[in-house]
Amino acid sequence: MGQILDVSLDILIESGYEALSLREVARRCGVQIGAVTYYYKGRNDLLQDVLNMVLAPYGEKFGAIRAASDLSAEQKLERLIRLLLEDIQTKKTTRLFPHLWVLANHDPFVARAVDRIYVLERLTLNSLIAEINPHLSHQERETLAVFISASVAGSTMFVGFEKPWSTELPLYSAIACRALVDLVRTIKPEELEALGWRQGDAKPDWKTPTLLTAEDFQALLDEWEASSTEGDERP
Amino acid sequence: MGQILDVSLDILIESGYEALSLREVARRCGVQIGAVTYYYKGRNDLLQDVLNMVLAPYGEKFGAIRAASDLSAEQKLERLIRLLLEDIQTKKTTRLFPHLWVLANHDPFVARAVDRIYVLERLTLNSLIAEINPHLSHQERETLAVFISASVAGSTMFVGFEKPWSTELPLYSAIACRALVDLVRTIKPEELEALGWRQGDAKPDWKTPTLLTAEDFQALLDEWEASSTEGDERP
Amino acid sequence: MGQILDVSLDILIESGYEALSLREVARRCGVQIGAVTYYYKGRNDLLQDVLNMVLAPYGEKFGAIRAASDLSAEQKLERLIRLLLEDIQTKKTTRLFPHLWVLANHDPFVARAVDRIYVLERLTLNSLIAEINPHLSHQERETLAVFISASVAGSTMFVGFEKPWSTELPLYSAIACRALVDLVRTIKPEELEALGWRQGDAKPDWKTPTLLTAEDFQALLDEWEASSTEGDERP
Amino acid sequence: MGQILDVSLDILIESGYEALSLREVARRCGVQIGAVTYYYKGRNDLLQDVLNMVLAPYGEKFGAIRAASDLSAEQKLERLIRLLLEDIQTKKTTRLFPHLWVLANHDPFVARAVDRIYVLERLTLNSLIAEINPHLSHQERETLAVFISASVAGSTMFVGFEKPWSTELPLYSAIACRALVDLVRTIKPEELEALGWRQGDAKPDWKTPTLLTAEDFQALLDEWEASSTEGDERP
DNA sequence: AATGAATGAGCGTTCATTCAT
DNA sequence: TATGAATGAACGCTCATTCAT
Repeated sequence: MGQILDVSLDILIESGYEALSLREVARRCGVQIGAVTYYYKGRNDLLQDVLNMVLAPYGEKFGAIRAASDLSAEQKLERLIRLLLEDIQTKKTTRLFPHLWVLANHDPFVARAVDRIYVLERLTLNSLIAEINPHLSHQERETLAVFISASVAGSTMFVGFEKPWSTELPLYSAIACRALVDLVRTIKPEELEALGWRQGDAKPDWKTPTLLTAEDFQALLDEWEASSTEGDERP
Repeated sequence: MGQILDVSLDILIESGYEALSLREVARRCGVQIGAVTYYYKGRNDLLQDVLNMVLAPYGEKFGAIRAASDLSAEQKLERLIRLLLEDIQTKKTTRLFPHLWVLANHDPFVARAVDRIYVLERLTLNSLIAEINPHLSHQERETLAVFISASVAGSTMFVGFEKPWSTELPLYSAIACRALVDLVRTIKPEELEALGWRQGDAKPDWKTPTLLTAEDFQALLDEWEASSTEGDERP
Repeated sequence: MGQILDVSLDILIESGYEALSLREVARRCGVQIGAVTYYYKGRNDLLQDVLNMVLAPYGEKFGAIRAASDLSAEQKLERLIRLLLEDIQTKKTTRLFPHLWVLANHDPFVARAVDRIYVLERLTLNSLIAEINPHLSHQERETLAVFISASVAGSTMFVGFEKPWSTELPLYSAIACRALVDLVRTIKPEELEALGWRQGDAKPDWKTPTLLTAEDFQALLDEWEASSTEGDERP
Repeated sequence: MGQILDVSLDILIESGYEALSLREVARRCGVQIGAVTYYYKGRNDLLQDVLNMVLAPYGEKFGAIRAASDLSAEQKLERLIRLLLEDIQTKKTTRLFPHLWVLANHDPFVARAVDRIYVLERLTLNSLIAEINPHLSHQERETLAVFISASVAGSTMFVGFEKPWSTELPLYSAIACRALVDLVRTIKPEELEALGWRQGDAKPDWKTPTLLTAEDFQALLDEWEASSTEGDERP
């Protein structure tokens, strides 16, 4: 039953991963434990399905941003940042993602599932960055994207749901946008050198670091480009 | 025994909070479980002491930065950011902090202990920001500090220990410094308005959001100012 | 389905009786568990059918030996012993029969099913013994037959499939034949007395010990004699 | 507690290995399950200790036979056979050993523990055989010993506790002794050739087949020889 | 200060069994 | 004939906790 996943997610959000047990799920669903194991043979199976359910929408969100063709790249970037910051204020995101970061440290499946989402996020950011600041190398764009991702993700603990700074979101996101959009727009490769980055390392054969297998990564990239082109064809 | 705390920390780092049990600690210490319960009546007691042990050094680190009087405020800021980014690359920090963020969602003690550290971090940042950009209001400086904290914290999941981007730290921290130091230096109150922040909210009676009690917060602040002045008096 | 029995037998052989569950059978058959319970309401039902399937051929084997009319009784006996020793070297027999001996200790159905086979084996042995050594009483012949049966059965644990002594089968069966055929040929009732057996106990009304009911035993005996006579009549 | 082992053995004997569960042991001991797991961390640990407890006495029994210096080798052999046949009539042996044979098929620990006993049994038999019939090669003596072991072990299913033939033990053991002692006394290497055993295979470098590691086997052998010599020194 | 013993609960997992479809 | 769903019990195991010594 779909109820199982909903209940499981609720447990994760409200009480954390430690509290997610097949028995607790059964209890809350009002069924016997056998009914839960019938659908999910173990706690891990359950977690994987919950994860898939919870992470799936993010891919679509990023696609929507990309498709918003009435906006400039800069506007899209700002919009994406604001959208992400709003998302981390939801209870679900505030509670769930830190869990995923922890689990990713010990469970390769979770690590890859989470990485997959961040790869998609960076693909989106990357395309915007390339448009805004065409002088940057692939490596520089990717690393900028990681920094943006990290800044947003890290905000979870400070402006997330019921966090002390959550009421300061307006000012906070103004600052974040100012910092990040400005960064993308104004940064020049030469500056990075001056700040301790050695130019020679920006090799053309540089590969995007990821936990995904080369095949999975390529598949994700292909899929993304396919839907991206599809969006570009409209005008 | 001090060994108990060391072992507990090791378990936390290597195997996660789920694996932290009194039995496991006893096992690794080579003592009976009764010996552990003698010192810590429960897992929570144990965690609190581990936390104290692990978070204590951070306060001192921030003090050291502040005391480095041969540097300009800007240099100090950059140095602090680089120092923090290096710290998140240690196994201990990469593994531990996400756990703390999770636990903070469900355990008020952890929440406050962690908040305490971030308050100290922001006090340090705040004093540097005030020096670099004196036009900012208290509220704006604090929120900037939160953004810097968040950016660094969020980096854990991407450039932390054994994370895919960890080898890209040089470029990454160059970008982070460029973004954050520049932000602090160049941001003007008017921009925040233009970016959607309503001027009227920067009230003079604005209070720093924190999970600490007013007393604890004030104590922390007093203590910090005392040691801060002490540092200033030297030259 | 016949597949169910084959799969069940395979589980018994490969993983033992403990591993034989309706679910495991269903799993390996690629059907739902309901499909298995439709045919066999429980593990015991299943076991009984498997037993029948597996024990049936033995009756026929014994018949074949009996019918080999070109051999002397002594040769037949040796041949039977060698045949049985070869059989215990098969994986099926090595793995299955010890299980049956165990189950026979707790399950009367298994006990009788197994006993039925050994009764047939002894009937065969008995007829050969009577021919080789006509001076023996019925009781003595039967007990000799049991000893032969036991010697062969006991060999399972030593020269059975993948047992340490399995490669020594040639020497081993030479010894077994030498011991058992010689025993049958040369033993004299008087010796048994001298060795501690009291003459008086060889009563004419002595009944073959068996787990079978009197009717079942008589039916088996009748059936055997029918086919035996049938075989004798041919020449 | 020792009670745990006694109760476990009782369960094994009365209800079989399947019925041996930590919970059942706890139930019969009148304690909580935690008390059982305190002493034995798992079902397997428990089984191993039970095995050790149950198999230990056999080594001593064989030593006693060897030490009975008032008997001739032939008498000792007969006495050993009778002793073993009496042992298989006990409930413990009748019920337990078939279990061990089964478990040995799937559990290497059990396989070795059981093999250890049979190695000791064969060492004892071997020394008697060597004395009775000095013309036999090492390999022939060993294989004879295996045959004797197998004959006795196989008797379990027929003359064991509550088995149909158990009341026939007097005649049965008379036959067994006649067969086995005579075999040992009268067999000649040439016969084995005639019966299909190729002389050339009795190589001087032939190694006793066993599941034990070479070290364990050697240790067992050394220990046995030490205690054997000790017995010989008396006269 | 630490041990050894035991309690009692919870967990994941597996299973036989039932039953409507 | 067979499936799909669910029950309810048992099992091995791990654990926090307690307590007398």
